[in-house]
Amino acid sequence: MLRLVTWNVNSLKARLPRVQEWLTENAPDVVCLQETKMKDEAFPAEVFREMGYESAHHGQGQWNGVAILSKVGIDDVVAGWDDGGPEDGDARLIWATCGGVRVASAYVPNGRALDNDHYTYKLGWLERLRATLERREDAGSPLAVCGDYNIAPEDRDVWDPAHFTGMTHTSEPERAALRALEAWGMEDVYRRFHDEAGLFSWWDYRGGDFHQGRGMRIDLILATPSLAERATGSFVDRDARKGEKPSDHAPVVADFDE
DNA sequence: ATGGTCGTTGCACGA
Repeated sequence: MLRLVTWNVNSLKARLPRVQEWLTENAPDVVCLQETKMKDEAFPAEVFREMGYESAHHGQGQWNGVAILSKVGIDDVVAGWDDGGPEDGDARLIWATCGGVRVASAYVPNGRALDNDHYTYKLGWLERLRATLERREDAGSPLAVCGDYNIAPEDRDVWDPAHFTGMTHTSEPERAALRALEAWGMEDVYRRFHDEAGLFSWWDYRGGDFHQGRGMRIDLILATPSLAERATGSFVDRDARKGEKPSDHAPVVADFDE
């Protein structure tokens, strides 16, 4: 069994005790982290090494930052885009091959508001991801792009669709960008196992949203068919959103046959 | 009640 996880930790410095505890309890093989919010020099690679994980980090400082941890090897690491295009000023993407699976940890831009330049950046970023996949010559091989997509794929993925009218995360262009990844061949692995509405991975810290059930499912494990068909289960660990100093995101887990 | 809370940094801003 290969257990793959994506988790936006909202500062690895602030979250390290919770991350260590969770890794010990859940024993994932490959972990994609987002929003580490630290420079590479500050990344606690030695802490993870002592827990049995090799790691690769692409950080920038106070914002963004993505990492991959692996117990099953970590090869051919690529930080950021490798399409020969302009550099992304933000550290939002890292690739590695772990246990025979090409894995990406992605932190898709938030977008902020529909009339904000950051929203244009978000849509461009997603199109660049699609083009990167399109260019791959090994589309038939196992590949997963895991991360905080900052998009709720469908209305059933938000607590109240009407609340988000005119806002980011549910707008049609964002959802179309996600569907374009699926049109290339990616599958939202979690939805292979759960059809219900009201299943979320993120809850705002404000207003008691977690306890009120006001969340969104924006953290996704997208997999190519050859990987998705090996999936045996997927879940969100809501318990990780409880307790002392939680991230505002819960980890999303997917298990695969070897 | 036109807000709320975190995390960063540094007394504001991003999510």
